[in-house]
Amino acid sequence: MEYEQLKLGNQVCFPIYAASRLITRAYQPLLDQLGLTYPQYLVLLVLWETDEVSVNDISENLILNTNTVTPLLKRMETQGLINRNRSNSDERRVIISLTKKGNDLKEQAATIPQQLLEKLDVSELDLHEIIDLRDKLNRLIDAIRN
Amino acid sequence: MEYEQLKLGNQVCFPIYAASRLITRAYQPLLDQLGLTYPQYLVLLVLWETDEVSVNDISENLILNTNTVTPLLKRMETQGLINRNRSNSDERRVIISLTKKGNDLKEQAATIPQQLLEKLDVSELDLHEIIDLRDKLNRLIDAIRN
DNA sequence: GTCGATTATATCGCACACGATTTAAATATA
DNA sequence: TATATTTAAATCGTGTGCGATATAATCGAC
Repeated sequence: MEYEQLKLGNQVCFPIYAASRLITRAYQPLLDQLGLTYPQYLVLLVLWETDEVSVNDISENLILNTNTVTPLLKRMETQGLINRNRSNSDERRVIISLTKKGNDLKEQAATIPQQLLEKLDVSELDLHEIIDLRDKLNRLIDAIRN
Repeated sequence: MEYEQLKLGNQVCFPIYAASRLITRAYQPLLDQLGLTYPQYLVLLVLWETDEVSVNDISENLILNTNTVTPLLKRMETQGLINRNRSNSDERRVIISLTKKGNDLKEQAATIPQQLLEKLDVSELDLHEIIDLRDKLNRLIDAIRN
């Protein structure tokens, strides 16, 4: 029996899964120069926008579980990128803040998005399609999260 | 200094990464009923289309490295879903074939795509947007792979 | 025909990613 | 105010995912 809905080429999930890994691979050589992995880079993006947030804030922003974020943050602490401190007002919370090293990386990271687009050879014309793609995905994400 | 290009909301990569994980999470309860993980399900999709392919064929179809696929296939062999046999014509190649159990799962899996759409509450109208999304992503994937 | 290059797969080490569970602190409610 | 509930992080176990490297078979150039 042949099922059209089971063909790899008809899946929506698979292109998202594959694109995600391909883009992460494309980022890696650029991030290597800063000594970062892609999830670590995402954590820094959050902190560069708002310093001193809780573990929970980070896991919600990145849509990751705390059992993924906790060890990720511990590795970043070991690397001297962030500090982890218990909140005084609520002893359950751990507040993440940037070290000087973590903050200084921002300048170097600023060129990464442009470098990535060049690497992927995205022209001005394609950029509209990319942005449309981003917005469609964000609507999909909102829909899934309810 | 504030950099617009470093804001999480302006990233293209992040929605793809987040959507990928959210969709995998949505699949998991459905796949649990078949005792499969999402990558294992993808391997079966390939084999249900074409039985008896090499490790390399699978890794190219799924855009995964062989060092990811080899242990994945070993676990599937342990579960009795597939067989792994050296090719006679080329002793370097390992040919993957479905067992009866692996083949029989196809019937049960046939309802999964529809169940997922219902779970994500995708209406007929949204379906066009989803398909457009799929096609855009596939063009992006082709562009990245050159 | 032989030896260096290429190809197919496997091994190793490390970093996610997540479901299930645990621990401790804060909050709600009787 | 004592206790049940909720909330915030952490811990545990398993399964990817990938860069670097190894191994063995095949191919290619001479």
